[in-house]
Amino acid sequence: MSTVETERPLRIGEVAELIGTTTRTIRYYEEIGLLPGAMDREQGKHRCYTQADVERVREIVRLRDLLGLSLDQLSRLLEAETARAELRREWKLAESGAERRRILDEASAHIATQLELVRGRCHELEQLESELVAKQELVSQRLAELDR
Amino acid sequence: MSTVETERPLRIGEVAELIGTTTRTIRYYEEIGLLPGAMDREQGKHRCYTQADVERVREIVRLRDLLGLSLDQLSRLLEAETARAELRREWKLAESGAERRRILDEASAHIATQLELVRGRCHELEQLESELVAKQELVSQRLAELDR
DNA sequence: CGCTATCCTTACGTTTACGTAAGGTAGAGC
DNA sequence: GCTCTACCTTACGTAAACGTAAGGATAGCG
Repeated sequence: MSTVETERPLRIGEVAELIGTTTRTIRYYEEIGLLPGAMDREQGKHRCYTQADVERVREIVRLRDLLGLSLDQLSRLLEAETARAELRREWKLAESGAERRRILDEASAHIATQLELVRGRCHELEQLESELVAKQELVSQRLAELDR
Repeated sequence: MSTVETERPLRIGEVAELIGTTTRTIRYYEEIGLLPGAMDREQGKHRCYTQADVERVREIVRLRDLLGLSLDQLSRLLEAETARAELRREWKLAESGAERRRILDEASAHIATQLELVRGRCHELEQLESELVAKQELVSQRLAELDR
């Protein structure tokens, strides 16, 4: 689906442009283990990325901006996801139902962790929002009183 | 209301303890203008804080943790609020209704700015949440399929 | 095969948001 | 008045998250 370009490998500059970040940032994330080391790239050769890789980076940047985590914490949060990406390939090879169940259970747990974090943040923000609304109403009320 | 202690002035260490931060942080925030310079303190004398000051710091820390802003951006966001705190004192002296209206209008605009920011963040997080829920459901579905 | 743009690695530089240490002072209690 | 603790200022240190510059290799194109 999507484009006609059936998965043309992207270079790091294109990825950076697409996401709205810099090549340095992407290399840095690879350096600290946030991004898998483009697997089996030989020393000196160009990194190349798939569309899935781009999504991965996009997701990282998003989480970085939305949650207040350090890249280190983020790294730990996504560790499971990194493993999950690898499990995706195991998935098709997994013959036993038990294996498949385990993989799904892990994925589920991982998503649950993220959800908990996101919901916590969300509630805090909603709390803040309602407080601001209350303030706003108070001011409006004062303004109304001036008009009487 | 609240405590019997009718507004005992607090020292910086107590404030830090109350809020769960450090004295260094508080001094730093004062240094960069996030906190008003405890007004008219003479060189070398101890800083002392009112309950209102504590709330101010608490609010700053909260915004710092919740929104993804630099202290510099935060400073600009709260500039209006800093002015507003001063206007509170002007408030009781403001005789003309026009003056009062202006003050209230400014307060309202400032709160609106904050609200916009908070709501934006909130929506982004809700978006992320719903995406995670969708993922979660997909996994659950797969698990259910295994049971058939 | 050569050209050029983009990429590679290495490594030092920079900003933000504090931590920490040194040497001296204020102020509450006795 | 003295003491002891928490505070003061000054200033250097630091971890995180990249920025930036140098010197050289790669890969797509003609």
